[in-house]
Amino acid sequence: MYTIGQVSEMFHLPISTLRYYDKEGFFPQLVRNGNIRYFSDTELEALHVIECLKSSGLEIKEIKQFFHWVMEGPASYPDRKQLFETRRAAVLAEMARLEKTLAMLEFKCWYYDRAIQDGNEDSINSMLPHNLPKDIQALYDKAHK
Amino acid sequence: MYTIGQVSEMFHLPISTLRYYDKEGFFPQLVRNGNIRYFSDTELEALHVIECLKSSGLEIKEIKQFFHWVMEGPASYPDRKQLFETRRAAVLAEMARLEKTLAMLEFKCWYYDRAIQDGNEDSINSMLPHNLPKDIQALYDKAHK
DNA sequence: ATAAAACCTAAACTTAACTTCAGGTCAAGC
DNA sequence: GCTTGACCTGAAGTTAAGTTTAGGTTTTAT
Repeated sequence: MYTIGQVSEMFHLPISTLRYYDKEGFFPQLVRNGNIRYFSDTELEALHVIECLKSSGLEIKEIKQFFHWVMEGPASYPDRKQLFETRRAAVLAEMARLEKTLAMLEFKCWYYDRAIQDGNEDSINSMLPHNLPKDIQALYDKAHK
Repeated sequence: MYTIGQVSEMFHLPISTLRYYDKEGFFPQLVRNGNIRYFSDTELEALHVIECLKSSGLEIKEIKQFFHWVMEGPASYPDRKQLFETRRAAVLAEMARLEKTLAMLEFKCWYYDRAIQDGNEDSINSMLPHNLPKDIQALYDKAHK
């Protein structure tokens, strides 16, 4: 059993956040002595799941739904599995998006490396296939011609 | 030259967002006829950079700094390069974080797959090295013994 | 000529996920 | 016996990144 201050240190989360999660109903099993909260394995495991789902981009109100399902017992296993499948797909999509962003950032690093060497951007731009923005314009023009 | 409505369609961004970016000073070169905005290559390229930096997790006010540097000319090339390097590192870190999240999500998919087959979680939990939350507790306990 | 469509501004509003505040209880150490 | 530290509550405040509203002008189509 751990107090809120101990859990706060363990998870590097502010105490106020833990209280907020509690108020949102994320620790349905939480035990109190007087009105002091005591966190057990169940709550620590819940925190892992919260962190995981949050990190997958899920909103808090939908995480709430998960804990609602947990309270419903085995009947909700398929719903819970579906949720994790959906989050898995979302994370894969986000990673694909970040790959593209990374490519652009690396291009920009290279670009400014050259610009620093040359003292200007003109020599780079003239040797570049200068149609990066034109791609998108071409698509637009085509659709509206 | 494109109107705000055309750019909105091209980038799938609401018109209100484009006006907001303009108000924030992201289109220092933007030309107006009367008070109607006309977007040229310069602004489309700026939008690409905004999208890229935003997608890298940068806040709008720091993107503003970038455009400030652009207006300062070649003297700020090193600053700009540094910004892109920093964003690159941030994106790599975020991707590493998502890898971990993905692993957890895949574990949970497997877990509920088994739970659905078994009709309960008990048989899974008993065969599991049930020390996932204990890892973190052990660290805490060690530091505070 | 008139109505609809596309543009404009300034200012108020929205939303999520917390965080801060004001005020209070309670056990432990000096 | 008192003060410090760790806990509590409910309510109000914060922040970012837009979005919506209200009211107005200009251009385009019928």
